[in-house]
Amino acid sequence: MPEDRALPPEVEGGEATERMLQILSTSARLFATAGYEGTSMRDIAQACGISKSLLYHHFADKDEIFARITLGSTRELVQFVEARLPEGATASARLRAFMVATGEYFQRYRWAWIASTTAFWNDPQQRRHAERMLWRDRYEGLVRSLIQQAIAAGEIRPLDVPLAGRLVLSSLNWMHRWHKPDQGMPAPEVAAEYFDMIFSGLRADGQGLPPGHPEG
Amino acid sequence: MPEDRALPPEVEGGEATERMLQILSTSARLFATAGYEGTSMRDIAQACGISKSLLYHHFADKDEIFARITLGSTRELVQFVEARLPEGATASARLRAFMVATGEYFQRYRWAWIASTTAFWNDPQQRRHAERMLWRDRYEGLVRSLIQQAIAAGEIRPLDVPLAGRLVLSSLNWMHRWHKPDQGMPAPEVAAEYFDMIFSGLRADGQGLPPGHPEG
DNA sequence: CCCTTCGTTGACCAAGCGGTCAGGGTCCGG
DNA sequence: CCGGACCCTGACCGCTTGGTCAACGAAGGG
Repeated sequence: MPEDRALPPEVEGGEATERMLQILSTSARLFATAGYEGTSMRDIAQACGISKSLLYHHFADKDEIFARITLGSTRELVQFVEARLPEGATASARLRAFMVATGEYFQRYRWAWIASTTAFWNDPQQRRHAERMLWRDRYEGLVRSLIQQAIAAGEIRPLDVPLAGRLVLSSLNWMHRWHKPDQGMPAPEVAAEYFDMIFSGLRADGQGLPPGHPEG
Repeated sequence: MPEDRALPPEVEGGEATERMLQILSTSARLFATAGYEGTSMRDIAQACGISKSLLYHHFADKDEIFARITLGSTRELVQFVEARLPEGATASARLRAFMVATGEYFQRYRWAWIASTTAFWNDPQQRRHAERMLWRDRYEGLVRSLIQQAIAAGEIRPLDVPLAGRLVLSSLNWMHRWHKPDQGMPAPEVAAEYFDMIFSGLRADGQGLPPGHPEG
């Protein structure tokens, strides 16, 4: 399968054998398509072409596999996006870069992304997933701070910052429900279009769309 | 439980006894919180205070319960929203009404809504769910036609209509991941705020926000 | 009075689940 | 040649799953 290695480079603890990476990337695809409960350890083993016991040799249990994927993928997302924010640019240009980078990440690590965004948001205690929530919060905090900076700089009108942040994230998080990988507009372009729409608005009299189209 | 009767009035075929409604509304809550695979027939029976066998007396199998909820809820959504579009108004005012009505529907029939939007989008053959897809398409077609009308009327600038429609729907469909029923802004108000942001844009120089605030 | 209908139940089934375990290879350092 | 370390496997366990079935009790019409 071509897209089996659709996993971010780091997958937590650092050490990960080739076999473990294969298990993780295969599991990511299965979790993304059938959900956590809908994916059995037998499914994973069969898709990997190995015995079920081997899964338990490399991982403690089903939840550890899932947590490795979602935690690793969420942490990587934040670092991926943060590394792509142009430092000298305006706040709105950085917000645009935030959205485009998220689109790139979605395009590259599709299955892990879907598994992560599909995973339960409001978790039962589970210390394993608490760390993922922290990275999610940091990600959401980042988009809010960019909006706040843009307001302070007079680039964005004063408004409900958390709600505006949710609008931005909603557009990106919902992409996996309709976007096909090798069909239509590439995800980063979709993200850029979304930015233009959200930033400039749909309204006709809003004098065009100045901020995008440097095509970053 | 107070919110158990959180089901749209019609649930398909028309005839539905009180017990069937109880089963459907209870199942909707369980499906919404634990997912389809994560909800067992025993869970449903116990939550209803009845025996598992009785479920099979009223419904053929698990999938029929699920399909009744998601199909009924999706069909009701479309009819609910269509009934709330002001006929004489401008296209953008109708788009705003579309979003606010969706927020109202989400607020009223929370569990059925979540179960429906969480359900698989791209279905394996399953004729049972094909009808739901039709209503979903009609719903998405409605928002696209409103945007198209607004463009034709010069209220919205020319742009990628399907993408703009997806932006609108993304904001609404993602609400259930963060919105708490009795906490913060009511869902219809959130939808109205979203409309203002999307229609007028976040940009500071876009001369304020004329279209909302008749608070329809 | 009986007979049918209908809501209801507990016992039961095969299959699948997550997880365990004893052990078989294979390679490498001593 | 031995002994550990590491991958890897098939058989197995207790439990839960979706679904079936025979039967029971109350209601209601003839």
